[in-house]
Amino acid sequence: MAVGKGNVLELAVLGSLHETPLHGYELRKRLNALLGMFRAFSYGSLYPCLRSLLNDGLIMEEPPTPAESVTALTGRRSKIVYKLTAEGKERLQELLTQSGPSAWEDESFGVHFAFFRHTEAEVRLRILEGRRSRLEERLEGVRTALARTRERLDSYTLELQRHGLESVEREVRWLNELIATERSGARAVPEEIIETGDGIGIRPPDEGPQRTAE
Amino acid sequence: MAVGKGNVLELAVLGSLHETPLHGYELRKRLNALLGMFRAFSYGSLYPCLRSLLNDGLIMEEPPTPAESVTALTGRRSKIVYKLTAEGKERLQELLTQSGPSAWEDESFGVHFAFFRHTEAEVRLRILEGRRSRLEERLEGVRTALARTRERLDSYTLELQRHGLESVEREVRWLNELIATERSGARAVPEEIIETGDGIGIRPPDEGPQRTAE
DNA sequence: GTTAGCATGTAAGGAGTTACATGATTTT
DNA sequence: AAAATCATGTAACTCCTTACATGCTAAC
Repeated sequence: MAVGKGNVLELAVLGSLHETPLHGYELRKRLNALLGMFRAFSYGSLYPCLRSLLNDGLIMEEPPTPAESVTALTGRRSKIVYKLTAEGKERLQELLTQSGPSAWEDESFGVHFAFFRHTEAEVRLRILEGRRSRLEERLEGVRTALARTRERLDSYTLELQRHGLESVEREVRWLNELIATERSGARAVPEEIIETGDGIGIRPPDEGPQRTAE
Repeated sequence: MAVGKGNVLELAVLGSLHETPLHGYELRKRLNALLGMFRAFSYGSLYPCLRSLLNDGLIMEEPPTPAESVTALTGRRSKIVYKLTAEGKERLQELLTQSGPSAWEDESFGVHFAFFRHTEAEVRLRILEGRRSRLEERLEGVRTALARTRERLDSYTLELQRHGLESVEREVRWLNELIATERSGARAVPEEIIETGDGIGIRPPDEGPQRTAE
């Protein structure tokens, strides 16, 4: 398997292609628009990833539209549009069902969250809670380590600590809101499974997180 | 050179050892207390780094104290305390003088900031401003990409965007405050160079950033 | 007609992690 | 005397980046 199981890119690509077929160049722009605040992918990782997904039969080339075919007669076509195969849709579902550390660590959480629309309510909740515990552990660790520190710190170090703590605390509060919304939503409307025939058969109980507090 | 130039760990290790000699295990705990909100290092990267710094003559083993020597008679000593060499101090200064992308990218900014106490005022300012532009570019890129997006996004994606934008905007505001403080501080007391004889001879004009606004 | 941006790809390598292996020291 | 945690180290591997190489296509 050329693409390892922990691969964030794989999920990002499959998730994006599930929405609509795309070629590599545009796919990258999409991903960097979607996740640009958290991470950015380069072509050097994207194209090899597409290739290995193709080899594994998870994606396939979409035949060019008539308009594109005209230029295609010259020889090699300049755009290669990929779409998910049935296997790819299965694989995507599999990835979206995972709710371990691979879903809530820094590098992966954003990507998993970005495709929450296609994720089961139960899994969403586990991921959100997992991420929250992860961050709380981090707060705990740094706080106790800091408490054990004898020497007084310089003001730059203090400022860095303060800013770091504040950022993480903010994310925890954000997660708390999301979790509350998830739970109330899940209680109000029990999950309903719709057979759409496209391999992603679960419709979330509501349109997603409606922000309850500001 | 076993440790590449872009190595964040090298700076983190040299910076920590400049404060006080340490052995690997404790060094890691220190670093993870100092930077735990941003990143964490594992032993698998720390020990090889120490080894290569040792090979390069940037650090050296500190002879054990009499108390430690007692147990050392049994054979191999269980703690290896490292301290900076003269070359190591030079190298640290060199690293602290760099103010390119390698200082203000996500992975490295925190580490550089953590040792701002030992960094020249001018370099501090360039790093803070570089980071700010970096984040502003990111905001710009995501915002325009989002503006070009035709389809309406689901609420999870929107929420992710909102949270991401807010976090980055917060960091920009934080940087603005720090930059303002740096500038006023630098204006008030022109930099004074103190010969301390330990290789780090520059004392910042004040104790660092005194938070001016909340 | 030439610059800028679109589009695809590869080779080499960097910066780390995980998992393992081992033994010393302290606590209970 | 068992368990925890302190302490050091290595091999294999992952995931991604940088730098390069190439050609197409639209705009000015």
